Amino acid sequence: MSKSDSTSDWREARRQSGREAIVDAAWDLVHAEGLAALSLRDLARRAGITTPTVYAYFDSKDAIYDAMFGRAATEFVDWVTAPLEAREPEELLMLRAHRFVEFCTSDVARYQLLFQRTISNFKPSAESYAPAVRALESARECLVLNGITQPKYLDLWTALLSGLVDQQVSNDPGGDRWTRLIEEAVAMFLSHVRSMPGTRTPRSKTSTTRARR
Amino acid sequence: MSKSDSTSDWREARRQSGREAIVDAAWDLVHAEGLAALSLRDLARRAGITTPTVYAYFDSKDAIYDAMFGRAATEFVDWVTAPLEAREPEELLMLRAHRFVEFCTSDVARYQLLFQRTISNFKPSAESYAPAVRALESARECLVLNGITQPKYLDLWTALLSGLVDQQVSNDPGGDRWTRLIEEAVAMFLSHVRSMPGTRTPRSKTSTTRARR
DNA sequence: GTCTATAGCTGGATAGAC
DNA sequence: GTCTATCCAGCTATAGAC
Repeated sequence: MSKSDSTSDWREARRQSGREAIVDAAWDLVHAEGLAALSLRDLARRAGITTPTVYAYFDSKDAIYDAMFGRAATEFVDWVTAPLEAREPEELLMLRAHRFVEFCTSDVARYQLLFQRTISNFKPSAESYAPAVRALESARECLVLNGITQPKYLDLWTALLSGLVDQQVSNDPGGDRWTRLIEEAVAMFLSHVRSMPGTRTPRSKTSTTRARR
Repeated sequence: MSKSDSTSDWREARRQSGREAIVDAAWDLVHAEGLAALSLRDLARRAGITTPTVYAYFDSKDAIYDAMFGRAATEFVDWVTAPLEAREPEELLMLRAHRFVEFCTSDVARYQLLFQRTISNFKPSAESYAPAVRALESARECLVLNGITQPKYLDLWTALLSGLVDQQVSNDPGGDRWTRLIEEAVAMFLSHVRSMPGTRTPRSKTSTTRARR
């Protein structure tokens, strides 16, 4: 917004804002027409420019998808890691589950781009993907807070939540037939994991340093 | 194979076999190139005919997708309801979970067409969809055998399994990072549901007729 | 950076002869 | 039913003037 910092001049800043404007238009279009219906013609028209101008900012259509992915991934990590007033770890986990499902179901196109492989041959770049990795790491930490440290339970956790989301958006879009099961699903998960050996009881500092074996 | 039965003449049988040959070719192509890459040109070439001939058998491309969906749905219900030697209900449920996941992960394109909404505006016809409904009903009955009658637990069940499948094909295609969690996931599900009130213990005929309330 | 114009391709679907 | 030939629409991407 203000004067750019010393590392980049105003040219680069302007170019960035141009890119952002195009990504804005791309998301508008995708929300209206669906993820696969994005075309450079329509995109340019919505952005108030022409198709060749798009190529002044992006090398290809996939580069646009990549920028869209990067924004979505940033929104994702910001959304699920936004601060929560400190509570018990269990409530924290529950709130994060709600946030995840809310994030996914509130924008199905974004969910598809971010979590499903619905676009032909598109693969996000490492830079665009990085925020998503941070979000997963944050989920892992939240499980650790609950005394859950085994990697397989992180996998089970993601499967459980993405299963609810997937069924919801596939079979009851706009409804709550599956999202209303979140609380019970999380309770099921927690009580199962806690019933297994090798799980520290949450916030208990009584045990020793928990060596690997 | 033999003489057709009295209700339809040989013309119709021949037309049917023509359709089947085209659907064969369509699945071949989709397995090789992906679901979205199906084009009528390539399809015709693989089937050994020309594009206009395809229209002698199908009204549109969507009609082809519909026939593909119908075959996939039939394979699905045949696969998951294939007879199992009689065992305890719990083992039956476990075997069916394995079958479901095996079915989905063994052919991702088929899984996408059948369970995800990856094709633009395609909606299966009621006829093509019917077998999938039968399969769901069969899953419901299998849960009932385990004393699980509440509809929400059928939803939780499908979410759990489809979540494992979804994560598996999205994040570890060809691997077993999520599929190896099936047994534990099913155990988690069963012990949770059984811990809740309103669940009959399996195969117990001791309780009365179980009125709705 | 932005435009006009257009290349080059692929797609679904159809006309009409045989 | 099957073909040849073709239409028409849509797409990504580029050339070249300004």
